[in-house]
Amino acid sequence: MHAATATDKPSPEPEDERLDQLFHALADRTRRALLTRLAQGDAGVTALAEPFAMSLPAVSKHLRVLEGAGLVSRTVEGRVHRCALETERLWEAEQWVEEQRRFWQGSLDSLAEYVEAREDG
Amino acid sequence: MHAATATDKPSPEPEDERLDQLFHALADRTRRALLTRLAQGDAGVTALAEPFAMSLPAVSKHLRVLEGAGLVSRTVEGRVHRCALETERLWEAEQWVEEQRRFWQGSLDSLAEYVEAREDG
DNA sequence: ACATTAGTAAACCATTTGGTTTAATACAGC
DNA sequence: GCTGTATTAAACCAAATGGTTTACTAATGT
Repeated sequence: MHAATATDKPSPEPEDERLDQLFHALADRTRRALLTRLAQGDAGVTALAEPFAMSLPAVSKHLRVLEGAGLVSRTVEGRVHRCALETERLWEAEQWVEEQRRFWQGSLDSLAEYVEAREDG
Repeated sequence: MHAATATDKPSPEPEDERLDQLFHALADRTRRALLTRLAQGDAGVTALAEPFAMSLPAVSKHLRVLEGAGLVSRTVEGRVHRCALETERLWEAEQWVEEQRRFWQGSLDSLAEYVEAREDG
């Protein structure tokens, strides 16, 4: 029974991986705050860490998570690592959510149509 | 010591808390798949668990996470827990991302204006 | 009444997370 | 070449995560 279908899960689905990373990166207030801060302009790690009540290495780690998710890029200029917001990926998150919403809405519409049709006939 | 003032925890910022939960809930492919499945219609826990290669309690836990994030609601009908998608919260995620994007874009525009102004004067 | 079905609760486990502190590395300024 | 500054690396830790299994509760069907 249940002959190995495509959903048996042979492929790690790189899109899933990316979304996992993306949403995980966004699921921390410190990281979100870092993004908000970066939206006001590029900055080095120390400058970014300044407003937070936590050690520099901690912020450094958060930045690496954001980098891993593709939300932040880094350019080493001398001894300062200039971090910059990378919006492409933020778009991806938005797209996923919007897609879901549309899908959901679509289902509702279909249901409405279905109900309407039944009520008609 | 350290008299426990109300401001000891500056402000738990309930919005941050909600966003933490929300994005965390979305940061797992199983949970995202559950949402996608629910977008096609309400379902009980067992039905929802069926396509996944994991135990029922595991899926049950995932559903509780989604519920905690406000993305899924549950109505107990006899012995089946009918789960339903809750879109309000999905909206919240989308709003946050969009706001960020706008902010970022706004900063870019401001920078452009600033540069322009300086070049003018 | 009894077995079945739907689902949770509880105990457990490995891994990841988010933080720490204490080095280590690399560049800049004197 | 030294000193200080910017940042990562490494080792460590407590708590959370994602999963398991093995009960347990509660509704359904016969």
